[in-house]
Amino acid sequence: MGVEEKAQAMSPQTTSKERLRLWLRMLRVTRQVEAELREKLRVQFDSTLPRFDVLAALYRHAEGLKMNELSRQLMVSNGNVTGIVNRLVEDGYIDRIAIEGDRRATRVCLTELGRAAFAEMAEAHEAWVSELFDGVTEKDAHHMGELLHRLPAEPGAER
Amino acid sequence: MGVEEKAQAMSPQTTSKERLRLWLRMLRVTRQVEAELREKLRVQFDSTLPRFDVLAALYRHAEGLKMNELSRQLMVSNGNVTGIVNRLVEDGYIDRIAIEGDRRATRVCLTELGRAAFAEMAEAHEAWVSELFDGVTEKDAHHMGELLHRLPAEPGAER
DNA sequence: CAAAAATACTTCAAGCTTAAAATTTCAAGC
DNA sequence: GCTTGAAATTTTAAGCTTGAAGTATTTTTG
Repeated sequence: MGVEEKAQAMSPQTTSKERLRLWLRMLRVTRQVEAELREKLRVQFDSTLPRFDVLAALYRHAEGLKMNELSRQLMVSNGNVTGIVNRLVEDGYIDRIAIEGDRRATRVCLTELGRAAFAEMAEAHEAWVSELFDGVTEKDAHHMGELLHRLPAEPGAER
Repeated sequence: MGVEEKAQAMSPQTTSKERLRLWLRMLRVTRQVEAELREKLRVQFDSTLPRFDVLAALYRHAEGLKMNELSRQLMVSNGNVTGIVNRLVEDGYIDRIAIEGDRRATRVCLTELGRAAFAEMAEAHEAWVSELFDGVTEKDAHHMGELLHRLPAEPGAER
């Protein structure tokens, strides 16, 4: 019945094409999910994905993060973080705090306002994702997580 | 031996958290792969991912595409495509061609130069992806493709 | 300790991205 | 045929993103 009952060994060319197809599919899905999350964040909270990402990172680190660490965690450039942080500071969501003994660096911390705002957004965000991933069972999620381990940027990937 | 031998039913809260974790992991991997591809495209071809995407779409449609269709295929806004196309036209990679009987629309086509340039990039691109997806077997790719079908932006996903 | 290198960060120029407004052209309805 | 509305595209303003250059500070090293 199935198209490929036997696990027939494939040529390297076929493997390569197959992997490319998988990548394009991953990219497509990721973009679509991102687009929907961005839209909801915009409409319901007048916010953006990058801002959400920064707030999320700071929420997980109550003691704050250096610009440096923030940039590494989010996998975006240093200069990029500067801009987003500037705007969040203007809005009163985060503070820049001087670091004792190193005048080059600053620590960035959520304000009370920022913490409260994020908590609200995070709850909605989790619900949105869960809804978008409606067709994904526990088992699927687990299996897919395993597969993702074989790709770059995952702990355990041999790169 | 396994941590979860039994497929124990989980609470909705757990499901939600599990899906969120999966999404974050997907996002992380996708960003990492994109970053590596962008870097290679930049260094080896002095190009960018968006440009590559536009060329790829046009390569698959020798007869050309309307701005409209291009924007839908790439899942980016109309105005966005205008900018990228402008730059590609300046570089002589693509042409804007008037459409018979509708002076609003234009058809965008690869030039010979563009076609040749893309062919070269596409070959390298496929090899890069295959290398990044080194740990992914045929079976994995197939299975993961199935799982992705349950997510938005995939034909077959019930949305 | 002074010079050189490394670190933390910001600024800059260019390009990408979006949503919304504006423009031009076409299609329908009256 | 005029007008109204729809369609295709571009423009605009704001924000995101990068890589590279610039600034300030700290650390290393000769």
